[in-house]
Amino acid sequence: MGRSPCCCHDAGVKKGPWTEEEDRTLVEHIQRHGGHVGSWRNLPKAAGLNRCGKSCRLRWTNYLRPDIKRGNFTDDEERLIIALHAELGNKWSTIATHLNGRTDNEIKNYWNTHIRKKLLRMGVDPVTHQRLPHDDVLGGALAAAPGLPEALLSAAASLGGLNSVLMQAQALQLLLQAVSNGGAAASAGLMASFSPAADNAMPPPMLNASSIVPNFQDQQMSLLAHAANYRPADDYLSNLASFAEHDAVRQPNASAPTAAAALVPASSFPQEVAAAADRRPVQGFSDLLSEAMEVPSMYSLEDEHFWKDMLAESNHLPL
DNA sequence: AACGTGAGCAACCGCCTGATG
DNA sequence: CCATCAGGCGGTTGCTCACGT
Repeated sequence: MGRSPCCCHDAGVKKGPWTEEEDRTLVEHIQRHGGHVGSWRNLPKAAGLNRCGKSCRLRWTNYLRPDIKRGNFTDDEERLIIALHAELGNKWSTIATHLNGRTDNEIKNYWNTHIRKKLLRMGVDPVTHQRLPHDDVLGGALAAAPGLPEALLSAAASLGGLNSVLMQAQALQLLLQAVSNGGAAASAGLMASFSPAADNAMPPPMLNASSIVPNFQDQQMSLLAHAANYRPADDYLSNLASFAEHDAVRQPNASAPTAAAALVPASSFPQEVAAAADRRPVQGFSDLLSEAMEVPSMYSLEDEHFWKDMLAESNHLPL
């Protein structure tokens, strides 16, 4: 015969948020016993609490323990969590042993609400810590971009044939431009959401592309000027998949820091580009993308500096 | 002012492992 | 050795609050 059943399944045991009085009762009880709990199962009865022992243990270890460190995580702590997670995975309790005063629950929550999203925005799989598959990079970036039309997300997904993150990002940028009222001139509304200043409605640019590739901004402007030749047909979105299939260009070695890095705020569109979009005739999607193919491969996860740079850069990102 | 939405986080759920009888 | 359970752990839920419309 084993032990008697746990109290957690007893009827009438209180659940939900702890009151101040319950907290005080638990703390005083543990302090009376010199900080030693003994059996969590017997604790509620001994302390006069109508709680499950498990619930008491959780409340103590995650909230009431005197050595718990409250407040925001520091940059050093964040870096340490990322590094430890890369090595240990979701071993939150093990990770917590490396951060003084932080609980596994707190670290887990911080990971899920902050770090995970930040890595996704950077095109890094938070599970494997590897670069996301190309299709997923946009997905990851866009997952953190609520409010985009479903059709646009589908359109982005259909660009999977473009085998470069940068190309996809460029293409998406142009799609946004094109979808929005049929020309770059009127694209400010959608594209503005890519601006870091737009109330965080969209993910901000991640790595500073301009610092990685000389004249990156010039290349962007050149591309946008080229894009100005394009005006979407009415059935643009519905035909997009076949467009992408027809125009798929493989660049197996092409890579980029992130999708978001290639995005340029609408506010930086030259007015002449916008005006040109309203004048020039429609051209094929392949023409639209041809110049994107010429943007050089810039950055690689295989590059030994990737993580160093990424972590350094992450410190400057808003959450 | 009222309502909707999303982020953050405390707490619960359920599984796993080692301990116990 | 086996059955059973307590404690520990990771995943998930749901509440609260802040913010936008």
